[in-house]
Amino acid sequence: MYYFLKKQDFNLEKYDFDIDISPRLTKKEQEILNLFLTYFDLEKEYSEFIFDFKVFNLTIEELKKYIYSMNKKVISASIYKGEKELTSLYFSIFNIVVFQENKVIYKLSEELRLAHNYGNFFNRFNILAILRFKSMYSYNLFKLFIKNVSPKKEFEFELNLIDFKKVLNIPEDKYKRFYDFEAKVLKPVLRDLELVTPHIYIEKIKSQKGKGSKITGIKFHAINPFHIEVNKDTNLLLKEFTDYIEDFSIAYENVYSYRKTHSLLDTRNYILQNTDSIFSIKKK
DNA sequence: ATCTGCGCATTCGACCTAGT
DNA sequence: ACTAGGTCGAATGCGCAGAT
Repeated sequence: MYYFLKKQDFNLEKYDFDIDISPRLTKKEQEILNLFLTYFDLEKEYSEFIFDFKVFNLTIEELKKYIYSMNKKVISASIYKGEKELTSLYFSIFNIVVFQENKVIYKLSEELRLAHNYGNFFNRFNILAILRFKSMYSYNLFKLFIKNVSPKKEFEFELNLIDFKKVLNIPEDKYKRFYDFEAKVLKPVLRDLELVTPHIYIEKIKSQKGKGSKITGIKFHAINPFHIEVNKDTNLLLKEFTDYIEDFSIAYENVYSYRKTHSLLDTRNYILQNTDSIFSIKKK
């Protein structure tokens, strides 16, 4: 199985998996790891950066101390099929770190460098991004995203708060107030996910309209850049034809779906020729 | 039609606690 | 002792519904 993870196309849909680093990195260690990942050159066996303690706000002794403590921490991963654990593996972050004059030369462990090759386990679940996550819960939501979402399409899905907690592996009785949940869980998680899945935004689902009503769920939207362009054009056209529009949501939907497969100019011509059917014309 | 009380959301900051 | 995660109190504001 291990060689299978390294070499073949890993099918995310078929397997379940867990990844963890233990003990958890401290905030400072996380910052330093991000530094190493930023300078990490996927193409080369060794990466390097010039150490400037002014820029990093860190002495070389401190850096060494943190690397030492990070080296005692282990990344573990398990692959499951259903309930059955097929493989578990343990590896560390660095293969070697060299301090030489003002340079830091380093080689990340084989498994992290494998993320460069398309299709293998480490690449498919984007281990380099996961290592940058600040919130411990981000990984769980990320897993849900990569298992359910095609990167080509825009998508949305809804989770009620109870299910959402289940996904994140948070006991139901934690974070009873929504604001606490939002501030301590939701916002940090979304900040992390922005690193890997651009253009995510959320909508709060309420039991009724208005401010004084309970939030029951979260709706996730992730949009690809194509959608942003289509959305922009759609709004532009709606503005131009605003006098003819009776129901904006229907108009938006019609224009949007046409613009998805046609150019802005074509869409405009289409509206000019089919104004009646696209918008319900205001009757006098 | 306007007033009033209630429930919940939204805040901020302070406190508590378990693990290094 | 320090950190990060988790909890809580109190102030404030909004919308709804029932009372006036």
